[in-house]
Amino acid sequence: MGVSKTHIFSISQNELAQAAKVFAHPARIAILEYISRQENCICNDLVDVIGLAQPTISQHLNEIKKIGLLKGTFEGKNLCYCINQERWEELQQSFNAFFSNINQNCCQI
Amino acid sequence: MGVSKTHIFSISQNELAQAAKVFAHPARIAILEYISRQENCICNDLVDVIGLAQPTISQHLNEIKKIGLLKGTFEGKNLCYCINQERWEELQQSFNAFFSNINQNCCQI
DNA sequence: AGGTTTTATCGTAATATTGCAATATAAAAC
DNA sequence: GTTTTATATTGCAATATTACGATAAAACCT
Repeated sequence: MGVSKTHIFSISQNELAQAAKVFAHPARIAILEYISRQENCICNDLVDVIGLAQPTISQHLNEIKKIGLLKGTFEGKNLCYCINQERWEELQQSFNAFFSNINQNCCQI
Repeated sequence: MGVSKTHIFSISQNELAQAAKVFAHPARIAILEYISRQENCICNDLVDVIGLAQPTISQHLNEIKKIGLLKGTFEGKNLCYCINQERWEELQQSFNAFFSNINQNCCQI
C-alpha cells in the first residue's frame, strides 16, 4: 500500500537507504557539488545556478540538512551553507563498506 | 509539478542520482546483501527472507536489474540472480569519486 | 497432457516526491 | 520604521514509488 515497510529491515539497511535517498536526485547532487566549489555559499546563487525555483531549492537543501550533511550559519545577511565534514566522511565510509562487503561472485556465469 | 527536471542536470549527475535511487530502499539493500551471501540465489528464498510479497520482490529485483547490477540465468527450474561484478565496481568508483571530489571546507565554522 | 512450482505482469490503492506560486518570516539597508 | 533582500513555509497539482492480490507465463515433474 505504498508504505515502505522500514520496520522489517535492520537499522543499518535503513540508514544506508535513507542516505542514498538524499543522493537520489540530480538537483541535490548538483547542490552538493556547487557548495563544495564555493568558499561561501549563498543560497540565492543556487537558484540561479541550478535552475529551479527558490522554494524547490530550499526544499532540497532541507533534505540534505536532515541527514546532517550541512552546517549553516549567518555571515552578514546571507546564510552560508557548508558541508559537514564529519558526517560526509561517515557516509563515505558507510557506502564504501557496503560496496566492499558485497561478494560479487555468488554464482559464476 | 512533480516531474523531475532531469534535463537541466548533467549526465553524470543524473546517472549518480539514478544509481543512488536503487540503493534508496532498504529492501533493495537487503536483497543485494542477501544475494552476495549466497552461492546460488533462488528468488523464492528472497520472499521468505525479506518478508515482502513475491510481486514486490520481483519489482525490486527489476529496479536493481534496470541499472545493470544483476545478471540472471536459469539453472534447473530456478532463476539464479547474480551481481554483475563489472557494473558493481563501476558504481563503486562513481560513488567513491563523488565522495572524494567534494571539498568539505567551503567555509570554516 | 495435467499438476506443481517459480517468477513476471497487471491492476489498483496508499503514500511519497517533485515542483512552484503565493505568502510568511527575518535580517539588513536605508 | 519602512523598504529591500534572502530564505522558509504553506498549499496544491502532477507524477513516482511502494505494496500486494489476482492472474499469467514458463519450466519442471510425474
